[in-house]
Amino acid sequence: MLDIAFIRTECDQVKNAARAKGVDVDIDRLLDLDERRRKLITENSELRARRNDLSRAVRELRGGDRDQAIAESKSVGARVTEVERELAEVAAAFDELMLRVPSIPAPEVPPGESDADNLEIRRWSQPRQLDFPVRDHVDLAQALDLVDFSRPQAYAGSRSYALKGDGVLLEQAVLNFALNHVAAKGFVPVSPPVLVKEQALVGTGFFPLGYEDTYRLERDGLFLAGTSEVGLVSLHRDEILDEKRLPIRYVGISPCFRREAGAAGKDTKGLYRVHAFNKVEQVVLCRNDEAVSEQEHHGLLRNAEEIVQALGLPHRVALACAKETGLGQVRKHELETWMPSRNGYCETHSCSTLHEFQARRSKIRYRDQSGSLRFVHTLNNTAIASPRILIAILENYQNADGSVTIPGVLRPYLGGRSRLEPRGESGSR
RNA sequence: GGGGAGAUGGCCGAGUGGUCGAAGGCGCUCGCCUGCUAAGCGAGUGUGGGGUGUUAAACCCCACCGAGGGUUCGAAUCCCUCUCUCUCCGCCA
Repeated sequence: MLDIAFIRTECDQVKNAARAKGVDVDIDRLLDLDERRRKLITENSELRARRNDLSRAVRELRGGDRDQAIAESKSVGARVTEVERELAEVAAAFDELMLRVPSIPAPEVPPGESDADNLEIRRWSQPRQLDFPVRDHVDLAQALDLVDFSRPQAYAGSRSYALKGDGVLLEQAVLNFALNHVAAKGFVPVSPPVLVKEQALVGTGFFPLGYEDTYRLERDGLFLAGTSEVGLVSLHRDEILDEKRLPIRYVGISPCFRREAGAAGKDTKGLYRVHAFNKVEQVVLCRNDEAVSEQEHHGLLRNAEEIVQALGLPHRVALACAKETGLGQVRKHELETWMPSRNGYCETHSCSTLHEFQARRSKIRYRDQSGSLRFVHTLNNTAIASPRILIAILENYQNADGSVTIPGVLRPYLGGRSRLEPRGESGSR
């Protein structure tokens, strides 16, 4: 959410942002509603002031004067009711529209229509040249007995899977490794609620646009969050923080749930696009200072790169173009990891700066040195998301004999073993 | 799931129809006092919105005592609904 005063004075900037991001929002209508809204508020205040005066008079007057004051107050009261009903309508439309106004992209964000227009920033390492037929992660996982797809899909639907055996150990290993890596930098680990109220999803900017992509538990009026970011940011909703506490840096770990409503038929095979997964997520709340949040952004990005590099996975970092930059995002970098079977770099991490967007919606503020209240800036980035990252690990580390080498940093989590061996072959484990 | 209690400012806590944005205390800020600290004294200390001004400040008004609705000339105070918290019983992990 943006400041309505900003939208008023910089409406061209806002319109441009909406156009560049492909967001459908009628700014002129919003401004019109804003004007009507303020008019009604003013009228309402004046009427109430009058009524307050009359009430005071009623107390002091006697006889006919008193009756007259009561009569007038009654009619003013009736008018108040009328104005308030109208105001409620206008305000509801105004509020609804406000939730759809995008953040202004940072100046460096390139224009563009699709991820093909994202700007590659850097690459790390080279994909291995494999001198044997490349197997995809589904084959590898099945040969190594790490995943069962068919049975879970029968009783849990499409995009379901069950990790088993070393698959579970491998997942726990990457999650643990990433969690420890970020926690070691002072990020406070949090395992937040993933079953949340609508307000948490509105507050973090996922609603209203992401409604269709979110699981809803109708009986209980709750939703399953698609990321722990929802719970982490909401931890401070309605709070006035002490500036000395900033920046607040969290590393969350939680299951994540996504309906993938708009992705029917896309990436249906394997572990790439699933309805439920686990993610270690970094979230930062910092001072309302663009330079500070930019710095935090790059810190988050660096952490993610360190993790992927420690895992030895070739990857690149790209700056998302305007169209790929979400409603609330000011800038977004994607970290894309090499996946041999897809013959490309695929998104495994997403690093976002949101400035005040979430803080305004969630009312997270702090008092600055001059004593005035400011909204914090928020940022987030993946640390690791599984099982998607397992694709990259299995495929990049596969060997000609069907075994998979375990990245060095994960070995301590897997009993010191260096390889995952196909079942039944070369017995060591 | 059933019963009971409660929700007031940063915190504690008064307040049952008007003079209450709200007593008192604690905390915090500033000043005085003090060789330092403590104590003491004095002043200040919520948020949101609208308007005037014009962007620095200042001023005026409106709203907010869990949320929403109702009664009333007027509600923190009365009525209804909801939410949340605590607690006892049951159930489960």
